[in-house]
Parts: sequence; structure tokens; C-alpha cells
Amino acid sequence: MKPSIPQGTRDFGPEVVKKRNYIFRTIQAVFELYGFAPLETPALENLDTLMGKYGDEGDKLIFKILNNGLNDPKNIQKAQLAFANVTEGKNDKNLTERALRYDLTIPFARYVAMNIGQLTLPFKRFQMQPVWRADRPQKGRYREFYQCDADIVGSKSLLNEVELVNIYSTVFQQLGIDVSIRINSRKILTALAEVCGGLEKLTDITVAIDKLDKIGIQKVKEELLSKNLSESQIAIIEQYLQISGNNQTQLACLTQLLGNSEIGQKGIEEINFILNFHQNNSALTVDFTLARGLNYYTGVIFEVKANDVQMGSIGGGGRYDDLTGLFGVPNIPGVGISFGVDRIYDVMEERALFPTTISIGTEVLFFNLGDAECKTAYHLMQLLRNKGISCEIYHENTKFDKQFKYAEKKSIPYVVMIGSKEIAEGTCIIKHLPTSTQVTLPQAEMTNYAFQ
RNA sequence: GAGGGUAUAGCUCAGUAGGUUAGAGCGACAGUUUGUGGCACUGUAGGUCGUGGGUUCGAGACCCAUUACUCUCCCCA
Repeated sequence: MKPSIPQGTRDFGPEVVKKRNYIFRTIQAVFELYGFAPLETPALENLDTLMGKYGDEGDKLIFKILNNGLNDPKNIQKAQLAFANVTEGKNDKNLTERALRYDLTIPFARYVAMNIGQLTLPFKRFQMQPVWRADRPQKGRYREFYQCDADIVGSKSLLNEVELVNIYSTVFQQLGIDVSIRINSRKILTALAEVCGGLEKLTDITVAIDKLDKIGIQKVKEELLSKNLSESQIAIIEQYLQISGNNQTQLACLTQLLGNSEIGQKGIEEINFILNFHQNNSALTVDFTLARGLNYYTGVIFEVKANDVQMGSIGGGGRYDDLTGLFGVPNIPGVGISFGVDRIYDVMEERALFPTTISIGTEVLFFNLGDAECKTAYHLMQLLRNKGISCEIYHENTKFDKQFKYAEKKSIPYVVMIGSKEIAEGTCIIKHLPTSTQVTLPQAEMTNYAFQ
């Protein structure tokens, strides 16, 4: 049998894991710096928990897990009936009642709803775990990928949004990725829908205008036309989409267009509040075409894209006013952001942004030059390890050539050579491979040598 | 869910209008070199050309099917 892994999943080799961990470490350190506490939830959730939370398209992409014991005689009939239901597009508990986590936000909401009595609000948590989507894989899109989320629940304050923007800026600055953080408010989009065709058109409108930079104004208009919007309504949307200029100019134009709408005004105020805190943040730009697919957002929404790289968004998030209401605990507002680690990795790889230092593993290789020599070397090596220096000893007594090549291949900068001559003298040779220089030291002084 | 592309050695790929024993570079291994690697030279190993069928005197190449991978659209991190 030819070994393989499922489509859209990946193995991560040692070098890749080191680089990924660098990203995780960076993000986690910033999360902690801003006062977020860690949380982990199961890979599996009850299907009920997830269904209906991500929109119709989202529901289709949830990986469902087949129940066990379907072949048990007492289950067979139920299973067959259930299967018929499923082929009609419905879910049936007799066939599947668990699913793989689709994102980290809904499981978090579920956790908050279950533990609301124990939590001190506002509750700030971060979570870095894989999620699964039954999507067709392509560039920058995987079926298993990691998200790093930070959310705050139990606070309506826009200060939270301000903080989240700061987290985005800090992380991407530390990683060296040049990004633009786009910001909009669902309230503004709602106001637009109120003016053009009513709230039931909100999704159609947002989906269409979200594609503007991809398909152009003409195609967007065609799509809106096909969704039964009138010419005059489309004209307003076109005006809306043509808003341009710097952040202040755009807001001024928008106020003219939607300022009469109460909810529109609120949206504009929100954006203004955040911009005021970030006057010197050139990465932050308002973008009224930003919509975001997940339909639980109700307020400010974010999306982060790497500049000058052909890649979908590498982060996103927004405010949701009543996510826990879905689980029976109403009136807990929340806001959060997410980092797409896998795409961030791809961007950093493409841009060669990983520091070279993160790939260093073993620092010192001890040569194996015979039984007695090996024993001496081994004890010296343990002394070095006790000082926190990572060491290896070559696994067998073979010629220098091989041992050098091993060190070179693993990018081990130092080798320590102890042969019969050194044993007799009580010395050792430390050689630095990159510079091809070496020193001979008494063995007792080796642990004081400045390996670096 | 819809539509493209690719599949030849461990890796990256050649392979010309179908014609004899399927090639290169890199890598691996061995030697030149039994206490000093990277360089160089020499040599060795490694492929039922994704799988199954068909056309043909003859198929890596052409046709059909199938599988895997990859990209685009929808949607999304």
C-alpha cells in the first residue's frame, strides 16, 4: 500500500515545525502581553453546536463524523432511514452527531455559555488550535489549518477593538510582514442595505460588494441586478463603492451618503473612535467594501492582508453581539480576531522573512573516535548539556569524513574531537565549522568555552 | 458543487512527427584520502514511465477510463 495523507492536510517536518513554532511563539507572547489567558477546546464538537452558525455555505463545509455501531442490528434500520435523510441534505443524529471544529469562535462561545457562572467578565482568552473545513484545497487553502484567536467577551467597549488592532500591528511588525489592516462595520453595511432594498438583501449586497477588487464594478452591478435590486438602488451602492481617499475623507463621504440612517451613524462613530486611537498607524485603513462571510458579526469587522503578496487574508475578526445567546446565555457581547498561521507561514516563506537563527538545533557534535574516546567524550558532553547547551555524540566510530558531513548537514556549528592523543594529554579539540577554526583546550576547561 | 493542468530515478525535470538497451542535474553510496568536512575527480546503485484498458508490426508519447496531486471559480484563514 502506498502511504498517503488526506487531501488538504500536511505533515510538518522538523524545519517547518521550527518555523511554525516561531510564529506561534510570537503571537502567543503578544496575546499574553495584552492580558489574554489560554483556552483549549476539543477537536470534536456536537454537530448541533456548529450547525447553523456559519451560514449555508459554512454548514456545507463542516466535517461530520460518522456514528459508530451503525452495523449493530438494532441500529441498522434507523441508520438506513437516516441515510435517506442525509442524501436529501438534512442532518440526522442516527447517522452523525459529532463534527470537527470549524473555527475557534463558536466553540469558545459554547464554552462561555457553559461556564458563565465561573468566569470573571470581561473574559479575555486566546486559543491556538487546528480547525477543519471540507473545502476544496488550493493555494493558501487547506482542509486542516491552525487558527490563533483572541477574543474578549462581556464588554461592549470599543477599547477592545482598539486593543485588537494593536495586537495585529504588533504581531505583524514583529514577524516583519508588511500588512494592511482593513476595517469596516456591519452597521454601515446594514445601513446601506436599509437604503437599498431592505435588510433581507444584506447578505446579497455584502457578498457582491466584497468581490469589488476582484471582479470590478461592472460585474458587481450585474450580480446585484441578478439579485433583483433596482437600478436606483444599485446607483446608490455604486456611489458607496466609489468612496475613496484617506480614512477621514472616506468617512466624510460616507456620512453624506448614509448619515441619515441611525445605524449608519453608529457605525461611523465606531470607526471614528478606533481611528482616533490609531492616528499614527498607517497600516489601518477603512474599507467599506469589506464584508466578511461569517454571518454572526454585528459591529466592527477586521481583515488583514499582506501587501504585495498574492494570498487571501491572513487574519480576520469582528464584533458579535450575542453569540452565546445561541447557547441560551443572552446579552454577552464579544469581539475577537484570528490569525491564519498557515497563510502567514506561506507569506513569510515567499518573502524569506524567517530569521536564520530559528533553524539551529544541536549546537555541538562530539566525535566518536573509539570506545575509550567515546566514553570520555560522553561524560564531557553531559557536562555541557547540564549547562543547557544542546549536544549530540556521533552514533558510531567511523571516519572523520562521515562525522563532519553529518555535522554539516545538520548545520551543527561546533564539533568536539577527542582521540587517543587528546585522551593521553587530557585535552580536547573544539572546532568551529563555519570559520574552520579550532582550539585545543584542557578537558576541564571545555565547559567554560563560549559556544554561541 | 463547477471547470482547467500535471503524473518519467530519492528530488527537479528532459525525452523532439509513435521506432532498438529511457536520459541529465542534484542527492545517496563507495573510492582517490585509516586524525580534519565543504571542493575536485572516478565509479556504483536506483525507473514494470501513476493505474487499467485500447489503437498499432511497434506506445513514455496517441485514444478511453480511473486515481492522486495541483490551480481557478463559489466560499474562506
